[in-house]
Amino acid sequence: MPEAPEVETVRRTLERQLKGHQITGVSITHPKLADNMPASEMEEKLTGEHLNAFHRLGKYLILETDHYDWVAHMRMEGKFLVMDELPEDEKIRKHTHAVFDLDNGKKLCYVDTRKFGRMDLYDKAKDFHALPALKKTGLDVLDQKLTGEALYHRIHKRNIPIKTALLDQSVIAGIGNIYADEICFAAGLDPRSVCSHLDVADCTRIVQAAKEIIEEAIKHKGTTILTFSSDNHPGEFQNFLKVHVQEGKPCSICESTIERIKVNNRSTYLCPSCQKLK
DNA sequence: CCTTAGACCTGGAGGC
DNA sequence: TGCCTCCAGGTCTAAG
Repeated sequence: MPEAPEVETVRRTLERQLKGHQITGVSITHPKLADNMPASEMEEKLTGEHLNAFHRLGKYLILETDHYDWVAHMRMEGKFLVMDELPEDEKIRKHTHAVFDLDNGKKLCYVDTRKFGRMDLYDKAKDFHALPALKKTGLDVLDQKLTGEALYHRIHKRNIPIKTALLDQSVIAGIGNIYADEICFAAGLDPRSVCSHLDVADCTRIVQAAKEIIEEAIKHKGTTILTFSSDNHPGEFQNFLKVHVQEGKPCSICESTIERIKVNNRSTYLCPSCQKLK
């Protein structure tokens, strides 16, 4: 589910709800959730920690506590919910895999239907890119150091589709299947265009489109197609999608019918006339 | 270097 | 209702 705009929306929500609060108790009930240590060790280490700062790098959420960098990836379905009481709804309760008691009596619940999400706990690092879970993570899509030149440098020798490169978190961090389609459309490029055929101008258009689209999506609190929500509020950017999940609808620019294809086995939407294959 | 299939998981939607 | 297949905002691995 969450790409950069959704993770950023969650980050802002949690910062507002939790900043400065102390974790007074932890219960992790899905052992695999704790990725880099036994769940019991993560429970012990997080107990007593204060939630001091809330960061995001790509699709990773990084909660900075007194002694640790607590890294979470929600993958497809993970959600953080701040609740007064444990979830009453049986469906939510069933998929609640961790509960963090807070000093104000509230509970931070991690809910994840598909159990894909993971959490890592590390001693504090000066640079988040140095954390093992984030070692392979490239520049965040909103990082000022990400320029057209920088993207060109990273991909110009590669013979993979541009959409595949955009989904590669070591190339740019934070773009997923929804925004990759929207970025290719905005840049006027067929998502199957081969990276080595693109020039600096193409890369500059891609980076510019990426930053604009991601920032706009953040303003609309992310995109909800199936299940994304932050604090039980869905996003609204699905109302502004130009190609993703728009199969059969007319292109907003040329009225051609939006098509759905597969790129690297993932559903991909494009306007066959506005987006040129290079 | 690149592609593909399969794993990891669960549930919703649609066909019959 | 039920059963079956396909699909899903992600990422990792093995194999060719």
